[in-house]
Amino acid sequence: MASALQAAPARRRNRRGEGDRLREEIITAAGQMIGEAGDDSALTLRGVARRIGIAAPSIYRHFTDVDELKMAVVKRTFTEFARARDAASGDGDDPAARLLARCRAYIRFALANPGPYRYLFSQHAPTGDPALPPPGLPVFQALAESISRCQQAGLAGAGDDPHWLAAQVWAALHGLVLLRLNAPGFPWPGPLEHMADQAVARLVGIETPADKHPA
Amino acid sequence: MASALQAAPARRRNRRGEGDRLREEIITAAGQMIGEAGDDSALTLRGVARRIGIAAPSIYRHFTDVDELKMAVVKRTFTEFARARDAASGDGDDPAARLLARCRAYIRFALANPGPYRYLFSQHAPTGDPALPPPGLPVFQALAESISRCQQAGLAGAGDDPHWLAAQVWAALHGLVLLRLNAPGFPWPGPLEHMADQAVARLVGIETPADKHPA
DNA sequence: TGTACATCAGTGAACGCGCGTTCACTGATGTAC
DNA sequence: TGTACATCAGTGAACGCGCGTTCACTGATGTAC
Repeated sequence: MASALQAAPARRRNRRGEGDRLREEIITAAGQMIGEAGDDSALTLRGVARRIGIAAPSIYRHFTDVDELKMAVVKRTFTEFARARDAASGDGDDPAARLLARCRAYIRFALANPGPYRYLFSQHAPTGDPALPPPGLPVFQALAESISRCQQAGLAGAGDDPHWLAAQVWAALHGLVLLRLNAPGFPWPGPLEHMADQAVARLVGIETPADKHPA
Repeated sequence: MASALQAAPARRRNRRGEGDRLREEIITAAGQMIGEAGDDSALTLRGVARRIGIAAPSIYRHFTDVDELKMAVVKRTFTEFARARDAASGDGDDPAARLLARCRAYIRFALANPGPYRYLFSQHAPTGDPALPPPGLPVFQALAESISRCQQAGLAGAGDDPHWLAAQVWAALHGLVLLRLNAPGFPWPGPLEHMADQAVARLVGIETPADKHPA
């Protein structure tokens, strides 16, 4: 609170034609605030302005209102999230290993960015046009494809619809991560990564060493 | 919004010694508001007062501040939630059927009370004393016992710690429910109840007819 | 090369709003005598 | 049975606050001539 008051004082106005730099700064600051609070309840235009050392009305040059700013944050976070998952998917030959790597990357991103993650899939994240594809679709599609490749390689039960399984896996990961984030003091019986590995393996029907946990 | 303005006008003050009635009314109204909004962002003392037709300062006779009111709402909702689950657990002989019934009751409550449910396990639900047992403990314990009975009856794999499995099942149910609530427009590949049945069966290692889904 | 000017980036003051909370109070109701 | 009084349940007006947003503005910077 007090720290928010001593905002960056030394600001030099951007040159002509470079006004979009401030736009990026605003999105970054808003993302940080959502990240620190865990949701958008603490995100205010005045707070964002304070943090980056500008006057509050300056934001209106770049966003028509506070919701447009929130949407920009969500869009950027989804992009970063997708990049993190794709990077971790790797390029090995074993489809099952790649699926597990994807799932671990999902969890790692969520734990490393709890505020943004929570916000992405909350009821508050502005979706823009409701006719557009929902924001979780990339997560879902990539999972389904990864699962499908496991089935084709004979590493997973072939009797199930990959989309059905993708929804199961997504829900399990989401639930595991959210419960951990929201109830860190709970006596969880094991490490999150380990439980996630097991959940994915059992839901999809992969047999892995990770399916056994230390008694 | 407009409807909140025409709050109940005909109120007769409670008799001496019956002041606690207003307390219950306040909790009920606050619960409704959390339920309608899906979280506590719309819960204000003035809004509660408006809704039940009293003056805002009257609330201070019953709660020291807004957080104490939120805690009262959470406490009551948890009580109702536990009652709904226990009632649905039934008294059949088949431990696997009872486990599934419990899980279905969990999901039914969440879908029927999306606002309160979301709030119960959100990061915002006030926990009171952090040294107290966390609020999700009853859910967890009851699940673990139900799973343990399945194992004893030979209906589930006996190699796993029941608490470990309880955490898996809880997370899966939580994830399934939350994704549905927060992304109702998503093209889910199947009905929620069906997916939940399958997830529980696979995670715990029960074989049921529900584990097959219509291709 | 100089200079007038349009444009761009950002500001400071002010608005009305709903909020949590405080304060001194009102008036009905039960009870002691 | 009556009555004074303490208590209880609830009120109305006011406070200071931070918010989103508006408005008219300032002053630097690039550009046309």
